[in-house]
Amino acid sequence: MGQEFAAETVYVVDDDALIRIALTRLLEAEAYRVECYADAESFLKFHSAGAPGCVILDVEMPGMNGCDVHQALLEGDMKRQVIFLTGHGTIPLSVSAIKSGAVDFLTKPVAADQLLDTVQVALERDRLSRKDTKFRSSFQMRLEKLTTRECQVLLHVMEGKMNKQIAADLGVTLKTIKVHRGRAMHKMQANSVADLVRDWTLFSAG
Amino acid sequence: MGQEFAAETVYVVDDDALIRIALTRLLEAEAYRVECYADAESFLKFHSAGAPGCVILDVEMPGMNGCDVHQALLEGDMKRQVIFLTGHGTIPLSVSAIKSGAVDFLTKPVAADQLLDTVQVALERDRLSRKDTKFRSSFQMRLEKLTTRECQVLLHVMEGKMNKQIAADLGVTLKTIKVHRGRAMHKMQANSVADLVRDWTLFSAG
DNA sequence: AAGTGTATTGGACCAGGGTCCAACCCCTTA
DNA sequence: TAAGGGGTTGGACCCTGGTCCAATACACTT
Repeated sequence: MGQEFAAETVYVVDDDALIRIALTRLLEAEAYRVECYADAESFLKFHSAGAPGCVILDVEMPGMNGCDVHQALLEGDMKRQVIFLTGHGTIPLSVSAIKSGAVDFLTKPVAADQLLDTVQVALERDRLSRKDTKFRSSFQMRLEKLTTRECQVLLHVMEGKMNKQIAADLGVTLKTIKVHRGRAMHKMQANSVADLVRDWTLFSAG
Repeated sequence: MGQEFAAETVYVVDDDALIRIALTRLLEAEAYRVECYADAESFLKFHSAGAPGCVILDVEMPGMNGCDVHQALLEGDMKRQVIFLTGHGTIPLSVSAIKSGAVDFLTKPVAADQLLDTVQVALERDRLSRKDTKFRSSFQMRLEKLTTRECQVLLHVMEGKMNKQIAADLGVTLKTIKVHRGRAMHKMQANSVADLVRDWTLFSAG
């Protein structure tokens, strides 16, 4: 089996074969890997959700339309960056799409340059999103290894409290806090309070 | 002079007097404070940019149009939340507006409920934005009080380095670092490394 | 030339943090 | 009942951090 080395794929979902062919030519000329689907259902079913890339989505299609697909993608684990392409869109539809996180909402006929620019933006957002997801799940996994007590202690550490204060708040002795704190920091793979607070803050804020 | 106690104001900018009257009635019935302007220029000139609230902006107006106003507002210090209201908008226009941070892009005629909901969202976003701006400028002011050396030291503290390492990196003695670090923490009004890292991270990430 | 602010260094002292040792209690599971 | 894990405690030791004291050197301004 051929192995694709993190090649970024542009998925094209459109019921119009001419559009699929035109987009494929345009995108492959730019050295993108292209994968076409003629309807929403088979795209959702067969495309590899975890692969890096983005999707160009027609709005008007028989069966599921583009907006339905977007909603379905949003409910999944991996965020798939979406570019809408439509012949008969409306303003409320486009506004709703962008508010839901679509990269752009383009109207046919679309200029080649504009489409390619948008694809670049989408792929860049996909990279950032992937990085963020990776950090987030990594942090979550470390967090879940903590016992209740260790988590309580770290929450106090996050607030800048001293071991003495934490001990008083939790009603245990100083030595106990030191042990929990040490074990918790180790589990979180944090070499310093700064590391812990930075990661925790980014995790909570994002 | 009457003092308005942080009353939230809904600014209405539309060249159609009938629309201004209708919106004023609708919004005042919900106990909002309303301020009307017949053209973009006088709105930008005379409305109090720092006051809490949001603006309902007509797109098609003689002189500056609504999108121009949005751009002008974005370049100012205070972010003013914008709701677009248009009779003849286009999809690219609406997409560009939302991508630039507009709360919504509504089309005339608009349902009263929808408008009021949108105003609520805009005011909530205004509150959050104000809170963020306040935090950000406060942090910036504290940051600017630091000397070059103190800032260098804090950057190393942010990375979780020990005083010993910082001293080696900067080519000075341990004692010197301790002095700078203490003074810098005091200037930043940070009672602990946790406070410092949390604020600094939020400042950088936002 | 005097004054101010910044950067630097020294010593000394105390408080706090981290980690090694070992031990006990309680609860759940095998 | 026995084993294991989590929570707890104690002591000892060393490193680190924070702050008090005081002092020197340099650059810029008045």
